Amino acid sequence: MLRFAQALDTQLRTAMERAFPAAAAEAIAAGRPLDPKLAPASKPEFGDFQANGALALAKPLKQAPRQIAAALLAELEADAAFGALCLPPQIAGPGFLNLTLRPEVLAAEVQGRLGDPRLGVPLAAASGSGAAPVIVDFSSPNIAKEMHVGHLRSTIIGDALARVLEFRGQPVLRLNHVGDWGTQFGMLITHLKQVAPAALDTADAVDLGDLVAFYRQAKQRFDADEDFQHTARQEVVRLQAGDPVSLKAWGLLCDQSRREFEQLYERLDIRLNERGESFYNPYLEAVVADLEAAGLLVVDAGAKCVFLEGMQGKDGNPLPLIVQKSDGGFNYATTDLAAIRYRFAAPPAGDGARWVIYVTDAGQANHFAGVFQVARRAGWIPAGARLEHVPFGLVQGDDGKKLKTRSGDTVRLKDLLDEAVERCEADLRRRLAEEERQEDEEFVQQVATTVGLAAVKYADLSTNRITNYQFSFDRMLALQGNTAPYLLYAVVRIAGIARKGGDLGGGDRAGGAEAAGAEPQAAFPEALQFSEPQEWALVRELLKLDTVIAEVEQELLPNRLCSYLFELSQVFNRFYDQVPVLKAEPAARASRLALCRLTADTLKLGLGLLGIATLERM
RNA sequence: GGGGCUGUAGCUCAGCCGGAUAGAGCGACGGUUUCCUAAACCGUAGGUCGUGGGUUCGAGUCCCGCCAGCCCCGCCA
Repeated sequence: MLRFAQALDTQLRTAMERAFPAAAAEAIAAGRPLDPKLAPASKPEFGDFQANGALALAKPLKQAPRQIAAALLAELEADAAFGALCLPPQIAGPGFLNLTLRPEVLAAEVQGRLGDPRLGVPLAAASGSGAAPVIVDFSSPNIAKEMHVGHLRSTIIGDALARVLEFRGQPVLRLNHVGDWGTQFGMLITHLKQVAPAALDTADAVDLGDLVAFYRQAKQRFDADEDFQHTARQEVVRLQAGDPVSLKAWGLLCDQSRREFEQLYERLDIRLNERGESFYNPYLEAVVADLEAAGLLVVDAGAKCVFLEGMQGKDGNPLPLIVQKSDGGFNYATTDLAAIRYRFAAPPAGDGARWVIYVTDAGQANHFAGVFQVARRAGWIPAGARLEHVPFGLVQGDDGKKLKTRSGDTVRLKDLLDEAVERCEADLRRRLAEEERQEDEEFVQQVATTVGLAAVKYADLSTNRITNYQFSFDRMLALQGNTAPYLLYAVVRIAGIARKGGDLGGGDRAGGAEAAGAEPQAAFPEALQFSEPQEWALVRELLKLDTVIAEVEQELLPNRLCSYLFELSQVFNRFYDQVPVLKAEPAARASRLALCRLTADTLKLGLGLLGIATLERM
């Protein structure tokens, strides 16, 4: 639909210039050319697009909006290119111009997508391996802690955004900025020296669960005991200065956590390059030196700070960003600054990125605003580069508060995934028993795992990321409504048609786009023919894919893709319910099979971009 | 005190560049199965878009005030 929208926009602009040359010239001179305000039709009965520009022109032109719309309409009807694309437009309401694409144009577009592994989605302008990379910084758990539900959103949203950008052909660098440096390590190492020294020089001397417990104890001591606090801070300074004993202990702790993280990433099918805070340690001094040279640094109460413009702390004092603590240690702001500096720096001294995206919780909005401001003032952000924080809200329990276990602990990510899969398995077994279906154990496990993980991911991705979202197994695993099982079921229904003899053209393309070398065309007629309203509704929904992907990329909102896939599934289920495919007359059957094929491909592609796998049967 | 986010149906949430009568899903109520997986489909009821102003031909959407909730604000990340 993007192509059509662009063509129509151009045609409408031309029509406006022809109909109202004086006003158009004046508008161009003023730097604000007349805008036809082309938008998708707000309701299906209005056609495919609507142009709202006539209403805005009424006042300057001192004419009735419908009269203006009529003048535009006359110009459009004189335009052969427009006539080839659209049926005669309608003037409606106060002065809307409703545009409907010609059926044969829509059918040809569907035809084209059947042979297109990208399903009509173009590559981005800045695509290809030569282009400067886009960095997506996401997940970022802390070493010596387990991943919990708080990491879920960053991990899943970041992965989905990375997948969309990659599909558009952008070179993406997925970075896991793990918390492997800083005060927490001072605390932990200091505590371990006293209670479990073996953990500091022998691999796997204690298991991760114990480590987490030690971490908790260390944190308690740090908060309560001033002497401990002091010792821990000294330990951090030693580590950051490269003390070999500290470094070895640190390395062992990291390895242990890393193995745990990797299991979860594998389970969630997430690819990520670890580049933790420690990576930037060698650049911290240079950050401070740069800031000093730029004249931004101020020493306040012994700490080196940059005072932020337009932000103030309590009591109305200017708000500082501390880059070097009074004890000489660096903190997370320094590390984040070093990361930005490195990421935008030209290779080989840096990543040479043109766009850096941080997927972290909304609570860090102030922090990033401050860090970004300092980075800009330091001159580290090249002209035209994008640097943005992609915030998301909290995961809450049914009570509207931060999600906790019954005993009040944070929910471990592993436990959460296990429970989702277990619930799916129980539900599936109950269903099999009810329907007296016989399936082997492998089938049950495969379906339960796929549906369970899909449900968790989809529930998270399907709400607008900025709002807090209420976590509920019951809702996400519900088989009806805007849930993963509903979408997966639509794919399964199409697979069922194929099993029962419907030729969907070539092998299964599901795995995605790569496998599409196989020539699918054979099964489908030269010109697709549709007659039923359910068919046209499906055609129109299918053709929206490119528009939706462009929107997700622009707004960085995966929920837009979820809404689309849900609507597509609804439209398909209506079609499936009301229009026979296999039992249709040969001509209609072939065209309907083509719709089924494109629907399956679209759903699989879209779900794939969300990091969700599909099934043939469930 | 300063800043950020949120407030839309009983519940959970969408709502794009300001456009026509504010949309889904769940739940409630009522229907549909000799037919491609009913994990589906169809229908009914349900709204002062927190609130008061403003801008506009037109405001859930933009601006200002207020109310409520959550989050952040000097050496944790």
